[in-house]
Amino acid sequence: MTSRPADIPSTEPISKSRLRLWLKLLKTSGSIEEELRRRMRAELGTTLPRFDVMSALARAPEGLKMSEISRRLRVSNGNITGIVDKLTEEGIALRVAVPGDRRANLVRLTPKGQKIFAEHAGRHEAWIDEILAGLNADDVAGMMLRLEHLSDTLEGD
Amino acid sequence: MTSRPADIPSTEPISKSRLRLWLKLLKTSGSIEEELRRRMRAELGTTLPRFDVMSALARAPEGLKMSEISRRLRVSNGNITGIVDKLTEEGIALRVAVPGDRRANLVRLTPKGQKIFAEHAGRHEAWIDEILAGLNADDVAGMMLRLEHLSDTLEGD
DNA sequence: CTTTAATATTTTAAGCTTGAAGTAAAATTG
DNA sequence: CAATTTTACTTCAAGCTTAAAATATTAAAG
Repeated sequence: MTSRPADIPSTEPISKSRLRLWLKLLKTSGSIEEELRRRMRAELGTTLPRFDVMSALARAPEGLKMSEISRRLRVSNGNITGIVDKLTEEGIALRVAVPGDRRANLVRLTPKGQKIFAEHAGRHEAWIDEILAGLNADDVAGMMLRLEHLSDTLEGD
Repeated sequence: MTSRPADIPSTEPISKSRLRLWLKLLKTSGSIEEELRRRMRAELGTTLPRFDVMSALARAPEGLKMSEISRRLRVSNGNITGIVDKLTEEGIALRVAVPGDRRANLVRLTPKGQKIFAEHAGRHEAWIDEILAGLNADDVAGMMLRLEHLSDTLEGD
């Protein structure tokens, strides 16, 4: 594994290589995300953050506390408040009181929300399959191994 | 390259593998970005978008048109207007008229902006080096190859 | 108990982001 | 050369995002 584009000197310091890797990672990830965001809006009339919240709720039929949603999605608390407010107004989610703790709420998908999410999730998976169609099973496995290694080196991830 | 975590069946359809890969890519990239954003704010009192614009300008001493900045950074036109407004107010960037085309402006870093960017860029590279310290030269090269392959399969990127 | 600390969430202010609509200037067409 | 289209940019409305401050409640300490 010593091949490299002709314009990158082998004597490049490792810090430059790491920087180059990060910029590539950011660009690649951003391209895919941009395409997903575009389709979410155009074809489903929703946004990635909403989809992410619904996705988290769909995996927890018993409901999730607000703080648990923000922890899982790695976004701030206040952020989730606004998104759940909207989903609630639309009858997609609802807040259920937690017996014995009047501070907290459990957020759940309504039946309507479950139905909508199932549709959206199917479309989402099909889009990813389409966008990543150029990667075969070996490509996917190889990339996944690299990412797991990288992710392991990011402490506390 | 057939190893895989024990909880993922080898019979998983490729679409599921691709979805899993995307989620991993998104999470990894997001973790790094989050850490960078945090340090930008805490240690430099700036933001990633501002840094990105300054970075684009730093590479083009002769200046860039607004539309060229937004094209390179893959963000909307209106977005760049606001960021360049701020940089201009702060004396970091300036708009220069384009002779013969009164619609367009060339945006440049001021000497002050160049100085600030040089400092920020040094810190930024050091942070990446630190965050990715767990990857040696071979890791970086291998990951880069995978990313280039992936990026090649995303048409028009 | 009652003061203090921790937890759960919401509100707020500031800034980023987009897509669409608006303005102005330049290029093209007939 | 007048009408139309394209290009460059800004403004706008709506929504996402964060960190910090504010509320409310529960738990812990003395």
